[in-house]
Amino acid sequence: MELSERRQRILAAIVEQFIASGEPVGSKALCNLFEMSISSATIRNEMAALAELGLIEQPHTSAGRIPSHLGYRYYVDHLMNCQALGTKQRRALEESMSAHSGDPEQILEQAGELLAEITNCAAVSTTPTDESAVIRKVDLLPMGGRTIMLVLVTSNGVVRSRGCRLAEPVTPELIETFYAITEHTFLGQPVANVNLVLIKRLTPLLGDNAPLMQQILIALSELAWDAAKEEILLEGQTNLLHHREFGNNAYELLEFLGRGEPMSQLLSTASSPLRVIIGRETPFHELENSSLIVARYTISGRRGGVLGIIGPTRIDYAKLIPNVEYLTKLVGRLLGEVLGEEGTDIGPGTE
Amino acid sequence: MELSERRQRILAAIVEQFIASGEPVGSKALCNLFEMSISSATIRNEMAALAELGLIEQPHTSAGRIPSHLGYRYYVDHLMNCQALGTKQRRALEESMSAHSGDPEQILEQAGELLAEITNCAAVSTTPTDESAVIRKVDLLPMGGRTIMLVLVTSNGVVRSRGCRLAEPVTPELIETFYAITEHTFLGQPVANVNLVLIKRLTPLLGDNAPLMQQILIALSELAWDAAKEEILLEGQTNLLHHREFGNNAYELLEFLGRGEPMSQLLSTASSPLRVIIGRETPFHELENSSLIVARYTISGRRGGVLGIIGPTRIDYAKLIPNVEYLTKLVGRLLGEVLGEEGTDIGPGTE
DNA sequence: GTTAGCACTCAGAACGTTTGAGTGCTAACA
DNA sequence: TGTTAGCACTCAAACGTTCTGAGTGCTAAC
Repeated sequence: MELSERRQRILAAIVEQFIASGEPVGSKALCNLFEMSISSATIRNEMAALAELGLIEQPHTSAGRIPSHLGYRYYVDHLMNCQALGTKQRRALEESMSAHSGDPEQILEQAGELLAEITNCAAVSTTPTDESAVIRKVDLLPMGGRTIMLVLVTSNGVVRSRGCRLAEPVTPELIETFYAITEHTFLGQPVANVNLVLIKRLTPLLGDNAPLMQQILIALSELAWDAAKEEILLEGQTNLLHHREFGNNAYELLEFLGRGEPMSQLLSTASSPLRVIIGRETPFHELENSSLIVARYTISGRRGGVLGIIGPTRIDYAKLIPNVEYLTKLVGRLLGEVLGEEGTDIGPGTE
Repeated sequence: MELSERRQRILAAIVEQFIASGEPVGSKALCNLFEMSISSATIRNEMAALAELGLIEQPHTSAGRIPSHLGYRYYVDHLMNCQALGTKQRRALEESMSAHSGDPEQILEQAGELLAEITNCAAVSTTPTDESAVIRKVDLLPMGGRTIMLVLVTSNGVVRSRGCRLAEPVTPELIETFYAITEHTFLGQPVANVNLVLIKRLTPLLGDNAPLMQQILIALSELAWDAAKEEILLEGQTNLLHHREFGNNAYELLEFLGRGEPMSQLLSTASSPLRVIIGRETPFHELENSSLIVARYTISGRRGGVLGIIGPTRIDYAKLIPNVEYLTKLVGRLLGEVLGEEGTDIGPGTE
């Protein structure tokens, strides 16, 4: 869609005014903004044209105009003046993230909280899901009686555990056998490979304790599945209640976010470094009035997860995009520091 | 406070009617309820007396009455007809909890979700904090380069991990020394004991690698602190948006719940098996219009955490209390199964 | 292509009226 | 002394009316 220079200026002004004030923007207000270089009548003509193109809308006859989803899209793609963060702001973000616990999920949580606070939106992030992640460690801890605890650690820093009540008491031999199997079957194995098929194949090797051992291995495979699964972290959902555009429908949105799977689906499509999704561009009607700004972080050059924000369509894209962008890079760096730099040892990443 | 039989019946009727309808209850409505055994004028007289005692209130002159916090309290303490769950309902709860992952936190999460769904309130729970919990296992995993990962497992099923970038590359000797120290100093030690004081005392024993080892041990102590710390899990917060009494102040409440510490403080006082906290009975003005029903679960006779719900003061106490009560017992039992029954081996719990 | 002017529209505020549920009080009654 | 019918009173909420002003679209002149 080609727009004349003047129409672009008018559209940009409408979007920016509306983002700043939340009120529909009238021709007179724009006229003042352009310092009388054109009259309000001319602007009205141009606005009629923009409305024709579907870039702006009128809530009702006697109101000003507001950007449509298409209008926002055009603004984000062509008009927005999006400047990189200043050193001061970058420092501030680094500062806020410097005191982290070292736990990958906690780092993501912290970044989400920070992002939510800065943007006054909800923050969303996903744990790293890297198909090349392998099992680093498996522990079996007898907890007394017939219960054990399994702990699984992956090479990308995911730790999962579960207790498990067995049919019979645990014996030292059982544990020994388990560690033997683990040693030459599971360690170094891609997490996603530890599934029931693999377990089944081991059955002939289990000997005396087969049924009991099988129970444990099934539990382990469930644990591996859990570890491979992407997890969605949400922070600052309550911020969304501030935005009057959600009004009393905030429940629907929050409930949608809490559901997880659709979000997961949506975020998985964010392959490019940064993605802006506006309103109806998603198939989910719950997000009709929302925008997402999400970016994918990489850990030592390898695919990580995503980090971003969800807010009303009326958010300050130009200001928030650089924040999401930088914080995502920062998170990737921190996770790299915490999880080691195997990626660089192995060679350049696949992407 | 002594109330005549009749006043008790009237108060109970007001509370129950109001809980059911959400509308102030008038004398005429009550009159119908009592099937004309007394007239509305008499009821008005009695209501005036109850209002005098502070048990009911009038939103405005020409409205019916609603229970005050004191009124709810009196109802919960003396009038409520709270029946234990039927076998069918108990089965349903057991059913819903039967497919659990075995991870203590996930079990609590699941119970919270269930409770939130049943009650249409927010559910809150805390991880078990048992001072007698000891360290069961510590793992140090080199992650390549100068980074390591520490994993800590406690006897009450809490698992915490963190990555850590060291000043120098890790050597096999370092790891060996670490495990030696762990073996005779940390394992079996109460989690709360692993603090900087203990670390300091170890310094002379560290030999060559003292500075590096110290860095690791400090990280470990932070991890232990994290593991000992009670964690608050919230589920179904969005349910609170359904209750019109919160209206547009839901934000304040949700924000308060998200803050954590005050809740932690409040819940820690719930020592008795079941506690009902109504409106202004807490010091927190954010909870002014909310009620809590919380119960403490025990794991194999030992102190666990709490599980309960948060809703408006206008909730169906008689119906929800048995649910919270039973689900709490169920969670305690499940955690006992998953974490082993050491408690019974050691002897009867301290409480 | 631009602009001034003007009639028109319509949401939202302001104001008054009506309605009805519910009360408190009083006086009569059991 | 406790209970009841009757009645005047109150007041939130619903409804209707009017007013206001921001903003528009259209037209005719520049």
